[in-house]
Amino acid sequence: MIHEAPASTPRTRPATQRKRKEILDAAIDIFGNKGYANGTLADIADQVDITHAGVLHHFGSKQNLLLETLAYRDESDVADLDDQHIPDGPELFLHLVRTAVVNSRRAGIVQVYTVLSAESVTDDHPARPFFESRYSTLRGEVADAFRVLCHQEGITEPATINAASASILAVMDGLQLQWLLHPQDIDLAEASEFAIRAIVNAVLRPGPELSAYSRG
Amino acid sequence: MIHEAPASTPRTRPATQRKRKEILDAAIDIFGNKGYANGTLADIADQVDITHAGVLHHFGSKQNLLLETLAYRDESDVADLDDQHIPDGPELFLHLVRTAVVNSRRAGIVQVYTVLSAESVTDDHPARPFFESRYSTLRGEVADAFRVLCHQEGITEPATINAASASILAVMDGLQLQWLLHPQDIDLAEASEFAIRAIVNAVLRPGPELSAYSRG
DNA sequence: CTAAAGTTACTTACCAGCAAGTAAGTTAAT
DNA sequence: ATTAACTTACTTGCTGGTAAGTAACTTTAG
Repeated sequence: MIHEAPASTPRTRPATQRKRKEILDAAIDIFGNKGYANGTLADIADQVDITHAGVLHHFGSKQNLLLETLAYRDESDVADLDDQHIPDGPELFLHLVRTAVVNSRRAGIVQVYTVLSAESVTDDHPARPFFESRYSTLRGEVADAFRVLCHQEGITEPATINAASASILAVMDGLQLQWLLHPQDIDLAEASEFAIRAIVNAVLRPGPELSAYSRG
Repeated sequence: MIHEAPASTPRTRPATQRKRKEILDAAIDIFGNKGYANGTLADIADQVDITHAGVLHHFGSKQNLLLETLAYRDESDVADLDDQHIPDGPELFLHLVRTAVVNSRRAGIVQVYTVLSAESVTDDHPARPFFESRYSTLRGEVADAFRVLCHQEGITEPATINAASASILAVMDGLQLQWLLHPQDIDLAEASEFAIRAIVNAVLRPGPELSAYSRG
């Protein structure tokens, strides 16, 4: 077995890397605004003043471009983070609220995820594995945060942790969709904070069942 | 002005109405499984054993078929309901939970809404007005239910009602997406009930802020 | 009641446009 | 001199929509 030469391939031409990023940014824009199925390589190519064949030269296929686009977005998100990893414990919940605040200033990014994650459930969609693993990972991280929090508050871990973890990601996604449809009516940051707080508190102190409100 | 003869147009041929419904059912299936942009008239036509031109004969255009498909789904939902209208007051929250239970048995329907609602935020999507008005209406109904509930519980309406209304719809949508991606891992009914309960209780009794958990 | 006339529900055939991908050539940097 | 970064030109396959025809059914006239 041979060591893979790490920097051997002179693919690292500075202008090339720059162009690739340009294309990836354009892809985020187009896939966000038109979807993967409906956005075209020519749309993307136009934005960076090359032809669609030029895009294919860099990324090989449309499908591969999509995958690299998703990976690219993720790594720039991580890069934004101070210390390379998402906070754990109760800090995570505050981090999620901050994320919502940040997101309300970048509709483009929000739209790619909203459109592509939903599109990914369609037949044989190339982005499906990406979103499957993304949600699995995120749910795991949120669940861990809940466990830490319960321990900290001296509460035995309730059975609701899994439902709550999924629910937190769910509200965030669902609010984003409504916000994209009605930017005026929905305050993404405020609503996200309210909902996350509601769910976190419900894990720690369940409160009455819904049926309690229906009979006097 | 002449009275429009109500039964004059013999468009109401029984077999025709049946065929139209067949096509609409097929459209739900195809748009759900492939999206609007990616699903084709030929796909739909195949399922009802006619040609794509036959589908166009009935619906005029692909776009119009989409719109009629969405309307068709809505009216069959209303028809399912005993008394033609969605319950108001606190009963609404229980109704939403029941909806989640029912939905967990019909992935097809869930998938159309999930895929199309997200796709609708893309440029000039024909279904956008449909989903805009749908969410506006639903948020209004949920907000009304909250007002009735607050009055019933003797609480002055808190400022969180709007955020809560959007959040309830949001969790339901978001959970559906995760459930479509991981049917094994997500219990749609259970998680929906948990989240709705959490949000309803948070409106009535806010509980501590998130930051309270981060400093001992 | 029947036959003609008209309408509906399609089919077949076609088109124009687009989209992804390929192949071969051209320019420019290393 | 190579190799990368493209462009131009083309192919292939699909897609929505149209046009024209046909068979079956419905309505109307006599």
